[in-house]
Amino acid sequence: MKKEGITMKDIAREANVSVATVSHVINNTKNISQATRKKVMSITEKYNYTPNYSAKNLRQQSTKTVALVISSHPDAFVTEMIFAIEERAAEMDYNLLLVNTKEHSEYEEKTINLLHSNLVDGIILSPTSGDIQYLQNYTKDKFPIVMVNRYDDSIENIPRVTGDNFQLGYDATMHLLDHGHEKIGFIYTYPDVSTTEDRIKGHHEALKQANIPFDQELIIQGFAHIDGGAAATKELLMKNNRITALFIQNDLMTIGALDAIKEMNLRIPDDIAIIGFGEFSASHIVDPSITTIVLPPETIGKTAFDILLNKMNNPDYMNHVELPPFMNIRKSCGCQ
Amino acid sequence: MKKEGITMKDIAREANVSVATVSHVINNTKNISQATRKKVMSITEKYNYTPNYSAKNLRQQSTKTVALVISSHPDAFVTEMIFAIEERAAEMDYNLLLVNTKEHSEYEEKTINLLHSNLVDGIILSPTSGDIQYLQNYTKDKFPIVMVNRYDDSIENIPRVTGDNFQLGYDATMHLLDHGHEKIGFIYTYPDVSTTEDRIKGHHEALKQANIPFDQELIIQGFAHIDGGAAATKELLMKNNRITALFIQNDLMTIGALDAIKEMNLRIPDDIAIIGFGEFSASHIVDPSITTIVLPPETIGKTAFDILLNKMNNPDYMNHVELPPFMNIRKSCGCQ
DNA sequence: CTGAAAGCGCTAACAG
DNA sequence: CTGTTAGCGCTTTCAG
Repeated sequence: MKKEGITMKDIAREANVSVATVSHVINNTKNISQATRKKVMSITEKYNYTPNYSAKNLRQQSTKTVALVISSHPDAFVTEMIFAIEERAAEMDYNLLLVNTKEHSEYEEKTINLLHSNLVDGIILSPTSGDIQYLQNYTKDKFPIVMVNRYDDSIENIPRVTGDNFQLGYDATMHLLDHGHEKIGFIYTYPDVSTTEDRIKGHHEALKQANIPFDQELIIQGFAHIDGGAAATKELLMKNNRITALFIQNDLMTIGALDAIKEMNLRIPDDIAIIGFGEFSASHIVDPSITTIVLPPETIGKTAFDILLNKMNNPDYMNHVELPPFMNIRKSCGCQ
Repeated sequence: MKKEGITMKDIAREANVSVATVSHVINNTKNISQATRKKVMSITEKYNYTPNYSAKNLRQQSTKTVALVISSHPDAFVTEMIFAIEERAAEMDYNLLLVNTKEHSEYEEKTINLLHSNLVDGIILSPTSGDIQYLQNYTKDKFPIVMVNRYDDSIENIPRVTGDNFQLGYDATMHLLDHGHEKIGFIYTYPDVSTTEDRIKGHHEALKQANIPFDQELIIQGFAHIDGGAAATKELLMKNNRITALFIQNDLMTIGALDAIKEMNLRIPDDIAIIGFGEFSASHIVDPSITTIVLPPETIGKTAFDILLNKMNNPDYMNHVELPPFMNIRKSCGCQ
């Protein structure tokens, strides 16, 4: 579809000045006499002129927009992060393009490739679990990319902001251990992503310090949705009826777990204790209320944008920030 | 920041052909001999060429991107809708720009104005409660806008997709009436938006049919967040201790209401029955489970995009679609 | 089948 | 203080 917008040329003609002058008054980029300034302004207002951004972007080799590429249907944590990024971008006068790759790494690559080259000035990426070596193509061009939440150490020159997921896995496990639980089920979302792996490492470390051998049977995938969480919980509890606690890596799976536990007529925390990752709005009103270990999605989001901004201004900018986890202790873990 | 991308000119030079030819092979827009096509392709691949979209967009007067402008921090319903729109846009090869106006109507106007004129080809708008007469500027230019969720009848030539909120208000109220409730508290998010107003009209109609006078005291604002819902609930129940049921217009406020009710030591549904608008993932696991009346966010989102697509192709396209509500009957309303 | 050239709307260096 | 001009990278008509 063609858009018949009014252009600087039109305004220049009507005001009897050159387009250069029009450009200068609109962008406040040079001293222009009050008289002509007024004349031009009144005409732009009369026609409700807005600049053609394609032209402007082409000329300036920049679009003032960044893309946020997330990898999965967002849970509460990711949703908060998205809107924090949107807010920060708006504050800084950037537009935000939103893309969901739904864990398809080929689509992710295609997307990044599309976004690259003057569609956006930079990308905030929460990568899929697939191979992301292709990113080297962009980093060697110094195209500004920052990773958020998940990361991949093998890609160089990409700053990132994540949670300290090792510590998170450690803390949550320790908390359960402190309550005397020795057989702890661990339900993760997807394998081969840093969030999962680091939490597992922290989990191991805590077990090791408590001299409890790690049992591969106790760890299972839940696919980040309610049904997956329910299924994983059932499978875990059927196969290993001595499990006394569950550490669950996302809010939707936690809800699924609660379903399954109710269905199995088990009591929380007496029969089975629970710690979930990620706050969700109902954590405190379900009975018993759910103890969660969280990371600050707003801080992560805003920081990611700020880092990207730095990276866009200085292609060699590097920074890895890792935010500490925090526990909301409620009742599902056996604390009062 | 300057991006030193490779351009068609570079490729043309290296392949000893004209840029026109390069353009034609890349876009498959004319018959080109196998030989030159291969030559060109190999060079584009070698350099991982991607077109400069600013230039392309400028030339074609279109950007293949649309904007989604929402008005408030998203609850579960809006989040689902957003991702449905994103999905549909991706399917149709459009990019999606996301903007949150946070109920500031001046910012909304500024945003629409910015988006207009070659930043995006069209807009899906969930307007704030403020005056949106300014939209006339764009509709008379035939700039493609569709309203989603909320609408304003006074703006012409804007298609929309919404829920049938009159019916929703009617059905929920009727359901409560059927359970013998006569004093029903109504907690809304924001006034002066169609969703609120239509639901109130449906609520009135149901009361009228049951010969129950409408009491202005029973209706109160909850601001679409948890704390607001809790405060509204307390105020309502303090002032009108004969209220026996609550009809709450968003999931976060419902959670706040549950907080307040627990704090007041009231039992659901015996002391106070509840119907909430909008499904949230924990509706079924809180105790008692929450009866909700819902609208289909995915359908609304996808339909909005499809309508926008039609509108972009044909500026005179008009269509108002109104999706029916649906009840998830659980226990908080007194049904078994 | 291929190329030359114009032009989308804007910015910015330079000249006057 | 204002205007001329070149050119960003691409598409598309027209000619060859």
